[in-house]
Amino acid sequence: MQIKNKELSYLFSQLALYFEIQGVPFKPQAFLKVKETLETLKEDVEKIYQKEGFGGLENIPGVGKGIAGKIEEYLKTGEIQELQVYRKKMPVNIEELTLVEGIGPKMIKELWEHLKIKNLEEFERAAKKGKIAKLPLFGEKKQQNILEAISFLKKSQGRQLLANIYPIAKRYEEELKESGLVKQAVVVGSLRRMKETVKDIDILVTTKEPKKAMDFFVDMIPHEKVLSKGKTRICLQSYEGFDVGIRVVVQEVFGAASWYFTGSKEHNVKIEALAKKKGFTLSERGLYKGKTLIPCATEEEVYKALGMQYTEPELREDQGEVEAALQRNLPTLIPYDALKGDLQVQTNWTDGKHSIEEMAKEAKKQGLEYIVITDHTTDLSIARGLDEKKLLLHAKEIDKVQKKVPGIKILKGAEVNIRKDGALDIANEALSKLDVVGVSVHSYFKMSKKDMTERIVRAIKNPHVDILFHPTGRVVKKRDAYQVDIDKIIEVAKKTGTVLEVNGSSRMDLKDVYAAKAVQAGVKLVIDSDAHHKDHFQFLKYGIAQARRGWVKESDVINTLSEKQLLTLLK
DNA sequence: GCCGTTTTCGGCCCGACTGTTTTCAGTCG
Repeated sequence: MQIKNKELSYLFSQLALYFEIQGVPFKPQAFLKVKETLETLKEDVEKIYQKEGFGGLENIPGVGKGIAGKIEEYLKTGEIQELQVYRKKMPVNIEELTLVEGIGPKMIKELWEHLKIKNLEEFERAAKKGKIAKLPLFGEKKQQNILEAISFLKKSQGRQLLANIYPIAKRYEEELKESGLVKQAVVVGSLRRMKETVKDIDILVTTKEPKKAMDFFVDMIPHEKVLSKGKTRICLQSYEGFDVGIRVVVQEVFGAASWYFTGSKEHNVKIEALAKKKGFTLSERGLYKGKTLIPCATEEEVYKALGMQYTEPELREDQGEVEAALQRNLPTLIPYDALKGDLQVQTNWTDGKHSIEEMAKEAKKQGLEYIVITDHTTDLSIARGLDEKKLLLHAKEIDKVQKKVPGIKILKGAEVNIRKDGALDIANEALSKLDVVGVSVHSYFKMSKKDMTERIVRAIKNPHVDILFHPTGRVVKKRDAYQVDIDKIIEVAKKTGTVLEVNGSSRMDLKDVYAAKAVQAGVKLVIDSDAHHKDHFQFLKYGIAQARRGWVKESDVINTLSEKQLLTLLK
């Protein structure tokens, strides 16, 4: 892991914020750009500096003399003096405060100067006392919105997005297996259930050499400190700020233990009661009949012993899965390799990072058979959205790229903006020329439930519209869904043959329970990545996970079909 | 602060929404 890259990108994001607070133009963007570059940079900056010196640093895109100097300073001294000065002058947890929707640098400055507010807790306390409303830039309504935003934020505080932590956890799991020191290793907990946010990484292993395996584990994980240490369990606080633990059990109870630590608590309570009824006791210590241990090396054996179907981790939420498993009535969930295409992909024609060609090549490399390029449309001016004329050019470019990149079908689409009144920002004639039309809401989030529902209904009734993208507008850990009557949307989607999206990026929209509702009503889904970058195709996995948590089967999802079948199915 | 080039400095994604003002600043996408 490139710790220096990560730390530097954090320091530059802080510098950006301090400059923004002072109202310095353009410098913040420069720092933010470097922050992003460092986050995705494959090489270690320290190695670049050792090998190529100062000039090597300057060759990194977005790095000039100024920033190269700061990187050098950090590598030599472990800090950036300029940032230290700012931190001393204004010791405020800016990142935390900017997470509050509607709060930016200027307001954070006011909070510090008038009330010496340093963090979220002090902010909330002041807002509750009504002190915020009296400040310049603020008012009664703002204060109310702030309280709501903080309460939303607290709900997911301390939890990480699955996409941020899953690859790390899987790597640890792999490295443990490859070490030769453990027989089995599996990540358990909400991570295994693929919940959209997770708190920590918990790995369960069997081994003949517990001490060696645990020492290896401690060496492997870059950590701040050891939180607890016993003979069969160690918990570390990782460098990234979450807990990582390992737990050693014997082979005979591995099935029961991995079941137990995978949870959810609600699922476990129900299963334990069921086991008791059948004369067993089941816990992390194993499955027992009386005092006799019934060896279960796998979870399959545990479920089997209880006379029920094996239940996939994604289903273990006590949402009816126990009853269904007893009746051998569980659905066959959509497999993780079932998707043949990605139906939402942005490029540098609008707010994506890469060209159509680069995205197509990467999708092909990922094994996809087709992608739909869905750049934004005109109303989304921040993304330089396409109008009818540019859409034509866009289509021509796709034809051109198609010739250069054989072996993957590149379809023409758009993410069309739904206006306040439900009208679309692209004329029907232009829409009729596209292979796939998706629509979505990007403005006026705070409408009444009735108005928002009518708005979306009008949009999906348009005969050219195939997909409703991110139907509820939520962004995990960032923003709650807007007010909308999801049952009504599902009903109209069913009537009009509109497909609903399960978005695999941090939107995770539809969420699991709504995906379940849609499928029950006979509405088809699409699972896509909403890729804005080559690396984002991996988000498909998290979209599938969300769908699996919603009991979704392969036949419910249209991009499990071939391109030809897909196109005949769409409007 | 970086980039690109016109090698010395101008341009950098920018319009809409919200809540505050009472004509606009701050934030967001």
